[in-house]
Amino acid sequence: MADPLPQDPANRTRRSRPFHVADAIKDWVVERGLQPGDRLPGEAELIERFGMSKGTIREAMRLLQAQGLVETKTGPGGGSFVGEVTRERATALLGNYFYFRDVTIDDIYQLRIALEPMLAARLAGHLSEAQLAELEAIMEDYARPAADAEEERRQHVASLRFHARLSDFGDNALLGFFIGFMAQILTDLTVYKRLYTSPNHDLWEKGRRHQTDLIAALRHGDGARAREIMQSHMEMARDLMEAQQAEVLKRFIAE
Amino acid sequence: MADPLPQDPANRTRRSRPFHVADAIKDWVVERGLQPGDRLPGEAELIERFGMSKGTIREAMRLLQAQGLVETKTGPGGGSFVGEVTRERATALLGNYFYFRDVTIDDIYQLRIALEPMLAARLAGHLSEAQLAELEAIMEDYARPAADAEEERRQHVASLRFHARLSDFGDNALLGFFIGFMAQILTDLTVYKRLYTSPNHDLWEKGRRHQTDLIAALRHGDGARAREIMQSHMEMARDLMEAQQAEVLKRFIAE
DNA sequence: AAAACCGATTTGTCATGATAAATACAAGCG
DNA sequence: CGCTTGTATTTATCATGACAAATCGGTTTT
Repeated sequence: MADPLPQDPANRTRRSRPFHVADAIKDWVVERGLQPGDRLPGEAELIERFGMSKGTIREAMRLLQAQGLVETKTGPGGGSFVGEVTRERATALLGNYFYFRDVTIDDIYQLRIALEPMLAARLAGHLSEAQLAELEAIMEDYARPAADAEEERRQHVASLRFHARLSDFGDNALLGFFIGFMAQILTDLTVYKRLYTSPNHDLWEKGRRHQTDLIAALRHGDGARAREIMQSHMEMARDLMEAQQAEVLKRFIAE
Repeated sequence: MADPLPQDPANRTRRSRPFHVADAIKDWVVERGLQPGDRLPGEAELIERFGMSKGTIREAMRLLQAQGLVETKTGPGGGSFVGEVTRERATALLGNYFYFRDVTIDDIYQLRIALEPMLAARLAGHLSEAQLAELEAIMEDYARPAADAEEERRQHVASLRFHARLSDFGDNALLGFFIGFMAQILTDLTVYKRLYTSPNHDLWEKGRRHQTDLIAALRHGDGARAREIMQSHMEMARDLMEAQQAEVLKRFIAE
């Protein structure tokens, strides 16, 4: 009676049971080297293995689901499975962190200016023709100058997809994620305080030429030139955002 | 009785109820501009407001807890509260994403070499004497050369804390997080395949002089010099890690 | 042979109640 | 008077069990 749940003497049993179970399952996945798609024990089995109630086990699974580490399916052949954390989910979860913090457009561009040229230089000469074609296909979405502010916004999102896609092509997962994350913020959480009724034709043309030149440099394996072009492109983008008085919204990124 | 909860006809009720509730609470936080520490409705009230059972509501809260968006406390005055997502939690959640992906030491240093010198340059002349003193205090942990491999490892972790702390001092939250995240990976998930019985005395001295010189440059507001030093420091660190054949482990980052 | 149906299986939801933890506040003690 | 110590109360936490929804495989019907 004195000891309800001794377990470990020096243990911080502070964290509640669902957290404890979630950690145990995480460890289990690491130990056995489970891969995405692999089966996890079913609800009933976990209840027995941990000697806890259904509710507790289910709450533990929800904790893991929120992190994207497990997925569950109903029906025969259903159950819990190891889930690969998607880029989208990781982006949303990291976005939560910045929700209460102030991230400015300037903060983002400081990083983009440092990272994107580096990526471009590294990618030069290492892209397949299919990948280059995909980039060119994205550019079709803004092949014509925007007619109004709404279309300009749409084109801007498309051009961000250009950068997000480019970031996927590299072999540096860390760099790719960081760049993609910033593109996502700019796509989802940015609002322009000053909208021009007539979009800037010069800047559209200049930005587009940057990207065509960039693709050419990437195709010919000219890393130095790719870096140079991307640098100019980023600086121009920053100036444009500044002119439009773009701001980062306080919202959560949807998955 | 016939209609338990029609809600929206064209609604994607695919996602289960706890997810739905979690999203609703997120929206609620955004709409009302709630800040960390602010009260959320208690369990009982949520049960009534959403017309759902206790278990469903609790699972929803677990989803939010896993993201670090809410905290719950028992007792009088307890309940659910908006929680600030801590850097530690965001780091752990993002770490999950990279669990199944290959991140190499080289990937990390490519980024560190690009970002840390930039941070150093920006920080020059903008640090308080207290902040500079804190950095100097951290350096005390490796004021003497390591006697064995174990102590060298400990010193390495301490020197990473130097960089993590430095990243907090900037006003760019994005940059600060990225740098801190990489420091965390190097601290928690790195193992050295080749350990020298006698630690390299020259490198220890060189690294230490880098940091003292860096602090001097920061104090005197010499941004160009700070960048230069940090660049050398990072390149040296990369070479050292390479010589030790450091590798990133497949583990989850503990909170 | 295609479509509709059925039944087994597994998670998802609901309802209720007992238990444990944390706090506020008052009473007791030095 | 200040400090500790109970104790009541509020709240989340844990447990149990029944029922609903989804899904898959095989079977029957058309």
